[in-house]
Amino acid sequence: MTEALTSTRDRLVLNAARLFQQRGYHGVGLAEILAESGAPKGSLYHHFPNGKADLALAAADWAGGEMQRIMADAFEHAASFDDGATTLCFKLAKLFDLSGHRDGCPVSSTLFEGAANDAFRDRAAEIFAGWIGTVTTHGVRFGLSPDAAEMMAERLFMGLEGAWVLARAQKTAEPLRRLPRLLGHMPGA
Amino acid sequence: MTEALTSTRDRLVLNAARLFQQRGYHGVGLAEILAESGAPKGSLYHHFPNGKADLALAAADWAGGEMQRIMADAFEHAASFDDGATTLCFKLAKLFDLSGHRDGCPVSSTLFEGAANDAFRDRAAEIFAGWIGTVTTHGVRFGLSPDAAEMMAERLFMGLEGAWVLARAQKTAEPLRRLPRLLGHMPGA
DNA sequence: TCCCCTCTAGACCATTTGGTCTAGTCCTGT
DNA sequence: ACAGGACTAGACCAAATGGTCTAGAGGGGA
Repeated sequence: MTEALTSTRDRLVLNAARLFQQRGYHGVGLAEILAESGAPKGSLYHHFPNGKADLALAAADWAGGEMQRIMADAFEHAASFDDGATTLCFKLAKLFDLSGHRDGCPVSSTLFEGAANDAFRDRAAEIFAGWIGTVTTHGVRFGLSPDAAEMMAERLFMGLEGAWVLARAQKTAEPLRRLPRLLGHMPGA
Repeated sequence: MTEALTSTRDRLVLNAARLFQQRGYHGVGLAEILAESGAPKGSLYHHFPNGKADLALAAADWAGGEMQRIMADAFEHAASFDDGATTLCFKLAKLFDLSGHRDGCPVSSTLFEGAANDAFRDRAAEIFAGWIGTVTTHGVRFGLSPDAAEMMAERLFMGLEGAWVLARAQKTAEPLRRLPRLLGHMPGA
């Protein structure tokens, strides 16, 4: 599919991230990732000596970074914390619509299946901490105390992950759109 | 493992529910479920003609019912909606501790991996609706308007699912214990 | 006793899984 | 020109996957 505009490594990471997000770590075989990336096995094991596990970590890192950028962007241009949170929810709802109402949280989809795989969960915790940290920073910027900002950030994170779960089950982004109101971030309407 | 105190069918459902909850639908092979249940393949395909998919639906149904009972129980003996919500979060935190900080939401772990499997997601939506409906009913019982009760129930659901995700990543039940305060269900402390 | 139906038992199968390995291409520095 | 590393290419492999099929155990009713 995706052709040589990007490096082989990047294509592998990108496609892996997308597929894992849709169907989970064990739900996608290397064969499919390789085919979509137009890469042979040799390339995979050259760039990722530990194979699928390495690739999943890289994919989660990449997707986690993208998400963090989306979060930062939503709050960057906001007039208040409530405004930023609302914008973020609506942005993610839009993305969920564009994905055909299929994709889950890229990190939990990718990293929550490896049996007793501590490395995966540790990495997930790191990525989540990055997200929550970003939102916390903006909370402080908007005048919240560090503690209050962290609480608000964590609450928003939990709400988003939960709304995402419900959205996948119901095949509609409405739960994500309802979230700002449920959390009191949308006084009006 | 689990021996003949229960019927073969029940043992299959129970073990499947447990294993899927830990490692997801694709993360567990039939061989393991069969071994843990002490049952041969023939029995599986006798009780579940469509094999793994049927078993997963039955497992999700069973686990969903258990969860609904836990929810009903938490609110049944509560003095207020806030009290019920707090009790529920603490109960689930306790269960998460007992699981060795491994298990995710039984329904999303089991039913969110089947490629474009609409049947799985529809079933998940039904089970989630049951949970939210149960909490909504209790909200009304505590004097909330039907609309307000449903909002509170949905908000609690999202919070729980999200807290569960964070709890898995951090390998601690603390996010679940923090949730009542984050949602304003715990005025004191 | 004999039949029938439910359920157990597990051998067997094609396919797919993640992973290894050898060969070869291509580009870069000297 | 040529040496050497980075990368591509895909044949190959053992193990595991979900699923099918035949055989038979066990028990209740006629």
